[in-house]
Amino acid sequence: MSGTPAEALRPLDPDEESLVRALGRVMYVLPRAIDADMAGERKLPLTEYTALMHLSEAPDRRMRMSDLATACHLSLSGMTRTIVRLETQGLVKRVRCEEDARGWNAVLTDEGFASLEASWPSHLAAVRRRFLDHFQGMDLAALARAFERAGTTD
Amino acid sequence: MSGTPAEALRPLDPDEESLVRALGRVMYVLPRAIDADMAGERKLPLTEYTALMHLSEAPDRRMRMSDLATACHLSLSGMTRTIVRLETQGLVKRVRCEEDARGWNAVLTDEGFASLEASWPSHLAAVRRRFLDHFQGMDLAALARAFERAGTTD
DNA sequence: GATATTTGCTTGACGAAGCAAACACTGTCT
DNA sequence: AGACAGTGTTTGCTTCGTCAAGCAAATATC
Repeated sequence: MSGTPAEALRPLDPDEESLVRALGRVMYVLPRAIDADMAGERKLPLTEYTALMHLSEAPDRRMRMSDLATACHLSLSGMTRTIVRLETQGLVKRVRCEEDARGWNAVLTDEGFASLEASWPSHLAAVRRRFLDHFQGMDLAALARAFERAGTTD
Repeated sequence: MSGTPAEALRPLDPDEESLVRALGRVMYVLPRAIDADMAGERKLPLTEYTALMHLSEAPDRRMRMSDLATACHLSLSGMTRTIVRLETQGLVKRVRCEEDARGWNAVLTDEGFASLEASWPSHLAAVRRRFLDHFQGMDLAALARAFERAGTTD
């Protein structure tokens, strides 16, 4: 922290305090729980599922490594490692980028698409039961906007 | 997943979808951001900060390893390693449990308490700016209850 | 056109966390 | 007392992620 303005240091009131204490559940237990629920024959870890999901939605089912890394909230090296794992399973392949030969595109293979299709039901169920179901009746759109900004300082 | 009832498979409506997509920011970027903000001369990583915090609030500033692990959302082995790290810095010490010699208590040292006091301003500021500030005007108590249940299936 | 810098990605070294097996005591049953 | 099931914690190993350094192609500068 460079400057810590006085305002930032106002102590937490009770509701803020409860929220901050509960935050650990979302940051640490939720991802593990979702991941654990995605069991099955050929289990896709959450990180890999997310990568495949983004690829499946991209035009031509391909994305530049750096864009994919951003979408997956991973560092570039973390993304490389994930794609390597997926590549050895045949779920993704890498092809040089036409416009810029420094770049690579990760491309979803048919097999990758099939894995994704096989995984989404358990992923959807996990996300509903372990996350969404607990927010029933709340303003999800507003919540989404807040989540979207979490981690930033705007 | 053992059973995936049809209800759980209802596809996400747009608001649910936005929320789920934004969830990655809370699960992955928020913790790193908070951690990064807690810079300083003798920086405490978020995990270690959390452990010290729980100890400081416990009667006699001590807790059993397993209770501390639960409070910190860590596995038992993860907790052991965290305490070892803190112990080598002199911030915590381990003493055998009186009532049950199988058990150990992690005890906060004065130095540990001092470290915690030195760290909390930047921790508080980080939590406010990167998290709480984005939830202004929302029902924080309700949110806290929802967060508290995240990862569970009740 | 040759050299310097930047950009995109990969690799090496390493830390943090998990699981499962080992270990250390407790308490019970005979 | 002695074996043994049960509990609390640690250890060995693996996996995943980061950072820092490196390589190769692209872009800028002379």
